[in-house]
Amino acid sequence: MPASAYTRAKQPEQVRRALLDHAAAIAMDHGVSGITVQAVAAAAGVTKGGLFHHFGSKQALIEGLFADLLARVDAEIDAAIEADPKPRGSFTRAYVNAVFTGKAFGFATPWATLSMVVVTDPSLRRLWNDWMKARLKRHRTNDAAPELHVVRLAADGAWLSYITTGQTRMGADLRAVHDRLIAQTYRRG
Amino acid sequence: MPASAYTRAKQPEQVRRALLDHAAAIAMDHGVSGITVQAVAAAAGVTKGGLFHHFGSKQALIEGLFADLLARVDAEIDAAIEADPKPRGSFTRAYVNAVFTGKAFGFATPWATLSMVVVTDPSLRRLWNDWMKARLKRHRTNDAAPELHVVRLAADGAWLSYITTGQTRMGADLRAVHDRLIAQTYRRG
DNA sequence: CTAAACATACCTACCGCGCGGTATCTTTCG
DNA sequence: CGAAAGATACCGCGCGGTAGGTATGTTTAG
Repeated sequence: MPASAYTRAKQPEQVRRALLDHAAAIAMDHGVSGITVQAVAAAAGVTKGGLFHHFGSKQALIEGLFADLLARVDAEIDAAIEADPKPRGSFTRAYVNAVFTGKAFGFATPWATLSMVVVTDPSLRRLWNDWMKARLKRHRTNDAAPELHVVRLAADGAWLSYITTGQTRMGADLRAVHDRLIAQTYRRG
Repeated sequence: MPASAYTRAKQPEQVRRALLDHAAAIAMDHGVSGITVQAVAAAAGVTKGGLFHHFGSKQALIEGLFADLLARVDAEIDAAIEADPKPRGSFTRAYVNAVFTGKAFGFATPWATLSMVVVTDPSLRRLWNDWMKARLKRHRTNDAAPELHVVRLAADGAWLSYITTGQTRMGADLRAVHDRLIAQTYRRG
């Protein structure tokens, strides 16, 4: 509630975080279309004016949300690659794992539903594509093989399937697909 | 323009078709969000009232649009299966081809952009999922193998990738993926 | 055969609402 | 005292949807 609380201690960083987090929560509960400026501000205990102080437009809010998500994915994937003994296909494996069981992205995380907007929103698509492009360039020595490309595409397809079926838990079949894809990153051809 | 033409010959079927077709065209030009009741009605040379006569709600219009699309895909896939000499994986091949080069669905068709809404809209997701489920049940003897499942997922991923990159033509890499996936339906394992 | 009776197809005009966004004021922090 | 942080009030717009009217078709009773 936007109580008449001018008295509250001013912690802009926390408010910004709260806005982002609650926006994500709303997207998870009421769908992506539920992300309205009013609702987000209210959920974060701030008025619309306050929100617009941090994000100049709704678009900026959404982009901030997505950038935040991308940063987490980035860190997660970096860590996974570093822990992987086999260099070949390490990025692809990290990516597949991130999609299936990742904390940032994976199924059964609120973010999975959220990242649906990336399909819709053009500017978000750009962010995502740029990220992927940069990643591929960075790992071109280990993950440029076409069979690995197919594996990544299949992971995307699984993600899409999971989202569209609206499941809340990962079924046995999806787990099987996961294992199969990981295995496929080890054998070439 | 909705000229004051009460006098026009009444051809409900044609009007219905026009509404559907123009809705698709609008989605292709101005994005899915461009599908507004006003715009569609105007483009079809009909007023909003006229549109609401044929479709009880905007939702009904969208669903009609999608059902129409599904019907075409259905026919296309049936034809492809019938023409396929090898029974094993025939549905998967037909599906992959439909996604990549199909007239109803494929890249470079207006419909590709349109079908983006299936990701967003819950009721449309149901229609799609039911269709796929029925298809899988129907071809379970020939297309139930997990490796074929992965192939279909990869096709979905390629579709998603194509959509999100917003390309207008199919690149050489996508063609390579296409060939690879088709080839993969022939060898088991 | 015809005209009443009904149904279908479509139009004009209107509405409420919720949205994103702005302008301006107050409070607190450095 | 600024300037940043946040509150309050307000606005215009475009959207989906409704109400009620008017033509055109189709059926049926006499």
